[in-house]
Amino acid sequence: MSATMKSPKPKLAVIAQTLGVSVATVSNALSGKGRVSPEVAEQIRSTASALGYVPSVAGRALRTGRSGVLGLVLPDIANPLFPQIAQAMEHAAASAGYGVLIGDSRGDVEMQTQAIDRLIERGVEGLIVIPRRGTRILDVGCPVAVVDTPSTPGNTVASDHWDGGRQMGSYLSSLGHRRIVIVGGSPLSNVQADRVGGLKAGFGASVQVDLLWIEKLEAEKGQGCSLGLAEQVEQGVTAFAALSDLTALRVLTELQRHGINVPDQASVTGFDDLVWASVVTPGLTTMRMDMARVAHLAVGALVDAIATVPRFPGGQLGTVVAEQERVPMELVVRQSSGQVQRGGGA
Amino acid sequence: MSATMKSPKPKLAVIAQTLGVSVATVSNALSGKGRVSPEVAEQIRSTASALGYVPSVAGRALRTGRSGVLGLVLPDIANPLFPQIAQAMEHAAASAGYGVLIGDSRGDVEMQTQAIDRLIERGVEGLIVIPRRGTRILDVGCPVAVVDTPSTPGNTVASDHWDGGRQMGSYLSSLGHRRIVIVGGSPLSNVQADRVGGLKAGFGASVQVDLLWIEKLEAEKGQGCSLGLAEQVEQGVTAFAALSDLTALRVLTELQRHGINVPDQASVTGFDDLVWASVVTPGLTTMRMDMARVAHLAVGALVDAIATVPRFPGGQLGTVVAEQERVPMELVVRQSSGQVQRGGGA
DNA sequence: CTAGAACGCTTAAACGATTAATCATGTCCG
DNA sequence: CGGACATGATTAATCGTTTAAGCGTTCTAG
Repeated sequence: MSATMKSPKPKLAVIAQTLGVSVATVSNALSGKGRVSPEVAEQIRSTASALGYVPSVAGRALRTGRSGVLGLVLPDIANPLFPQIAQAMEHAAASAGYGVLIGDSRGDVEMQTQAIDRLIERGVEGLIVIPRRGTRILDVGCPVAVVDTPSTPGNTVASDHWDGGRQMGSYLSSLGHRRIVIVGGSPLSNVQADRVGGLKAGFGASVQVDLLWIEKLEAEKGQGCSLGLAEQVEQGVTAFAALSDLTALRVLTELQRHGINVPDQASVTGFDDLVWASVVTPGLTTMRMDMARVAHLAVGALVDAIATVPRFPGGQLGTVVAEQERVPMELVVRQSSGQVQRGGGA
Repeated sequence: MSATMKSPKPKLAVIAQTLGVSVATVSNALSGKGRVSPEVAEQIRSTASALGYVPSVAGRALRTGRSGVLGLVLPDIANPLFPQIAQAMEHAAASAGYGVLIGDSRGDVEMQTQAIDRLIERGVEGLIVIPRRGTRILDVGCPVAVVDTPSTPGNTVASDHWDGGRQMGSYLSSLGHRRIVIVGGSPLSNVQADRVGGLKAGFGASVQVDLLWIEKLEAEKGQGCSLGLAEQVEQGVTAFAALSDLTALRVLTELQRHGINVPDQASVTGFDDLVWASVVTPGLTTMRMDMARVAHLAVGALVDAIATVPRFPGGQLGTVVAEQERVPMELVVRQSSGQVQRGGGA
């Protein structure tokens, strides 16, 4: 105990002095780079850990020009999807030896630029950007991984929202549903647009499909207005495919509120498998993303780009490409969806 | 255009050379610390911005020993509350000139320690910790702000969960409810325990109150089991006070599923005002936290501590104290709560 | 037998900013 | 007129790490 408290912050020099070698040797031994005899290397390693040596990030960063930090910028941190993303990214980055600095653009395009600038100033080596609707990331001086949806130009890696939609569509179709309403927030979102496309493809030709955009409806009838779903059911609609779990929740509760039994009278499905999908009654059938994989690919692509970029000082800095661009989604069937019931049709 | 592209990465030396002064003067001028004539200072500042000078974080960090980064560690990033917290903290930190590095402990106590270590190694100057249930943060070598609930020992600042409970309790009581069930996840959570205490105090003596802990019930009857709320209503319960919005959602949907009208037959309330609280039907009455203020206080306390700590090299490093420990919560009344109806009692 | 390679380690120069100490000018006042 | 002083700028050391270059010594091969 008393032995360990004499040196407050062990640096390379302390280890070097303790063993009577030079700091360069210590550095080489710990990084395994230069030429150091196995015995000395072992000694250095053991005394380093004995002294509780922790390399100074600042010193290293200054010398190597590498901060070991990635930036994660999100359109809106308040997005319920964010926890999943952040957790997965942090984990993937940590595995690759990187830290994650967060940047919040609060849904504002201008603030997104500011947030990116702040991160750059902090010396991030790469950026993971979940772009604000339709935003295009220009060259910012460091590699950027864009995570949106495969159809977005410049996208690096993302869940395959289109195919997720297709899976959900064919699932609903296979349950016998022939009149389905797709409920979404805004058609401007690339992700939602892709999901719609996939859903329609999955439904097949025999399904009559309508679209309901909440943002548009609320613009007319006011925030939090009724979506008029009960009437839809009366008119023969048997399933509602929401484009997000948040929307699905709204649909589900509005239907229940009107005494419509889910799934007996109408099926409801969502996207994303957010936390509450499993706690509501009935449990929500939804599409789950493999965020861990998306994060792994995004971080991997970024790290690769970081490693190769220094070779081309004036080289093309921009959005990087991953080995795999689209990650499959997985259908999670719970109780909110079921076979279409007899006599439900018009 | 052509003039700005000759110097790839402007450092102090470049500015110094351009104006024929020393780097020290440039540094002094930009930081406003040393003695520099107003004219020269102005020149320096203008050419600095003209050249697009950005101070090297690494260089500064190495010299000053200050990284300008705070660490945010959470018990579980997947917690739906996280977006609010992260957003508020990032904003508060950015205002104070700090960046925020995230650390996820994935609900595991051991990983919490690892996450903290990683952040320390990255040179964070201070930590904001939302502790895992009952975890005690030992001295970690830098100031720590603990955000949990005022009753937690070592807590720095937090929403006043007890008083939030009290407000909600007296609100429900004022609506005429006399038989109320409190529904929570686990009594081990300090936050939930405080909310329970406050609720009971707010109800007053005339209310008959029961507690329902979901974790305990699920341990017996299995994950996602029914909470048996419909029977409670039959037996005369007129209100359910959930200890979080997630739980409230579960309660609300289970009641609706059983054909119970909310709020006519039973009122449901939650805590936290999460995103979905406003989109469900009926809209959820809940208590909103002032996360921006909590974050502001936490970051402020941390920054103060960072500024004063160097004075006491061996001084007391531990959880810091804020100027205000408890931040009031605000009652948000929506449609899920209402006057108790006649004939609802036993 | 000796030129050169291989080895193991040390020297020393960066990286970019901060800051104490120092130095060169004037200015002011006795 | 000369010494003290304030002012404005410079010099040089320093933070901790990495890494190219250098330098003896030993080993190998022609």
